Amino acid sequence: MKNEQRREQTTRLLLETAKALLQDKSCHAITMQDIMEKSSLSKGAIFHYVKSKDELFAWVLLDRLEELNASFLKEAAHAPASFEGPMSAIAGNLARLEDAGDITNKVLMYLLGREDDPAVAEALRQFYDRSASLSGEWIRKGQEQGVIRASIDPRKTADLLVLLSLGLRVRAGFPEGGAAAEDVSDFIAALLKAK
Amino acid sequence: MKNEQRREQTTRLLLETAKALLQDKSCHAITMQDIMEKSSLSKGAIFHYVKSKDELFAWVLLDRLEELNASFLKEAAHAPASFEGPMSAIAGNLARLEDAGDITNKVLMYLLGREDDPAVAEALRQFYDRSASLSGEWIRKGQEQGVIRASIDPRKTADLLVLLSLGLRVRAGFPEGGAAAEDVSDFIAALLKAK
Amino acid sequence: MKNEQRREQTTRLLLETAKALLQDKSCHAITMQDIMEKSSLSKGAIFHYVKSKDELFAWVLLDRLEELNASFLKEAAHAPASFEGPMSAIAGNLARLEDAGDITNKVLMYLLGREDDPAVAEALRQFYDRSASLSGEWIRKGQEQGVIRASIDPRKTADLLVLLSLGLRVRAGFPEGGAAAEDVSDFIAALLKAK
Amino acid sequence: MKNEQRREQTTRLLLETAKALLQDKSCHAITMQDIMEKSSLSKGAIFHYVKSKDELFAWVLLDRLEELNASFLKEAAHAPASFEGPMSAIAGNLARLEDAGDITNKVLMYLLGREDDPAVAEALRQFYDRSASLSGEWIRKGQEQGVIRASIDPRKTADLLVLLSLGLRVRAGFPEGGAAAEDVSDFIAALLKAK
DNA sequence: ACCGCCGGGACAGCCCGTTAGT
DNA sequence: ACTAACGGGCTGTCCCGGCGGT
Repeated sequence: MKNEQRREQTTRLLLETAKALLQDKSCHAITMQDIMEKSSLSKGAIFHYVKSKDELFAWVLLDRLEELNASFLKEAAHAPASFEGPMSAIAGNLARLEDAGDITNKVLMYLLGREDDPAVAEALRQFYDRSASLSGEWIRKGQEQGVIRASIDPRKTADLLVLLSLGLRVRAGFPEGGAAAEDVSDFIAALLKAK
Repeated sequence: MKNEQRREQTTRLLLETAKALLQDKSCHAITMQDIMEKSSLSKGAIFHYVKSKDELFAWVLLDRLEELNASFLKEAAHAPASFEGPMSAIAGNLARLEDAGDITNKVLMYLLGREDDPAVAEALRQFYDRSASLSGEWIRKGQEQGVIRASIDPRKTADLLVLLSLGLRVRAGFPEGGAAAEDVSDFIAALLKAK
Repeated sequence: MKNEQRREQTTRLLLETAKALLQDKSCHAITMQDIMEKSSLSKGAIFHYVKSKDELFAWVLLDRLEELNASFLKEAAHAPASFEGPMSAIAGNLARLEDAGDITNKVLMYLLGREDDPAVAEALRQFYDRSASLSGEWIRKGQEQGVIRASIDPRKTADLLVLLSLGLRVRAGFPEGGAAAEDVSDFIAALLKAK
Repeated sequence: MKNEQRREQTTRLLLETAKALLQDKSCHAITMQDIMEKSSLSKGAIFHYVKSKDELFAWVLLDRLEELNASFLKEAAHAPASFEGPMSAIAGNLARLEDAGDITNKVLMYLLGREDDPAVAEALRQFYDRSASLSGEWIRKGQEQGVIRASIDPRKTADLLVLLSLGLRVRAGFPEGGAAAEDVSDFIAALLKAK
């Protein structure tokens, strides 16, 4: 019992340390040394939990995804049955996607260059799948409430949405990237709006 | 005079070496050692031309972009004034974007995680701008020929296209990523088609 | 009572695991991880029985020595009173000494580089003493039967024999080591043969 | 010119550092850190010259062999044509073989456990070959001078001598190993002595 | 008594980039 | 223009100690 607690606690500590460090450093700039110091854990201890630094970052990615999922579920629970409900949620998320400083983006960009590591590839796959199913969920809900056009295929449109969000995330990293997300947001609205 | 030639030649050699290595290795897996051996250049010589390994990869990215540009111009030159002309070109390109093995994708993914390096950031900016202006060009041409709806804003739509292509490139890296590019291609066709 | 059995059993398991691993890996290449996996024992469990990895290897060495001893005793028991009896036994053993893959050799070479560890030193001492007394036994037996020259000093000659066998073991490890063991075997025969 | 000098100098420095450290530490106890500190060279610099720590030790082994070779040649040059000349040289060497503290022995024992590394294997092979040809040389010289029995095969006997010396070296490492080398020395004398 | 998991820290070697030299 | 010496940061592996549970 005690062991399990300890494990959970250390795991948490590691995750939080990584997140904290990501606030003011890029993935590459973060070294094991940093993690060791910030977490007061030894290298051996850290590698006991995680197979590589990349895996730790993968943890962060997946953790953020769960957070996103949770926030969606909460919003969905007491969202009014108006188009603006989901739409504003989408808009809010898109805005967040544009934030280059957002650690999810940082980590995602970092991991994209590391797909050769199977563990990373697996994490990315999960990330994609989860995002897609989340979008699909969203759309289906909108259709049930009649605020999203019934004629569109939820599956395909979800893919499209994820594609766009990936694009936005990537572009966010670019120094002075293109038009604002609002245009995209408008475009999506036009695409989805019932009637 | 001779020197300039030699410079040009070595530069070329370096670029081709990098491309060749990228055919069967990921960016991270490629080491200076590899480059040195393949090019028969010493470390000093390489760093005489390039400030860092990343800069070499940035060269590759930009070089590929020029290739793409050239191929577009050529196609555009003797494309018949039908919608299928540009559209099939787009489709072809999209298909290529989906190829995870494509070295442009490899390099892009790698560099995305390295935006903190200013040189990399600059290269990425150029890549984005060039892609966007290319897409804009395309659309405007289509509108002139009357095969693309005149009512859309070329600028905004180009941004959207680039966004989608970025998304596709990213997704290409994912092990078992979503729907095929054809759906996206269809979607774009629907978006652009005149009448 | 049950405990003793279990202890014995686990001890055995550990020993056999080490031997098995030694069949296709060098001592250095064998890691605790390997031992853990192969034996399905946890690290703690292993270190409960053995103070270090080296000690485990020392076990193997001593175990092999006992096997050798046993086989000698058995052969000696019903060997005919001819010179060829002991001599062919010697020849057989020498041949075995030359087998670089023989795990006794592997382990011995490994431990030789680890003499600074007292436990290792002790094991090596035991190995040497046992070998020497074994050889002495052999010679004395031969002298009793009149097949080995009586004039030689059993003690000194035993030392010489062990020296030679050590040399053979060492040389076995060398990629393309010198003459065959037969010459040595002949030489020993000439040295020992009565009359 | 300057570079070659530097290379030579650093190489030398590395070798001497290793030897010095070997005076009071075992091979395993010597760490890269030690070498770095003692030589005031950085890790990178060291690995520029040597592929691994083991290779450095291999250098030491081969260097000692050359020293031995040189001392043999010198002795041989103005040795009187008496049996005692070569024999006392042999005796001297055998005594040295018995010195467990002798760094050649230390290194040899260490490397024996590392034969899986090809570079080490190569060094050991060289060591063996050189020793054998040296012994052969010795014997042939003795035969020419008529102080060593002409009937023995120089090649085979050299092998035997090397075998014995290897045995002695190994036994030297053992805490309280067998009889003194003198017996062996006597034995060899009896074996070789003309008439 | 036996076993297992958390944790520690030393270590080797890799790798990029810089600088002195040709 | 090109070479080779050199610097040193960094990762991940590995052996092992020690506490907690069974």
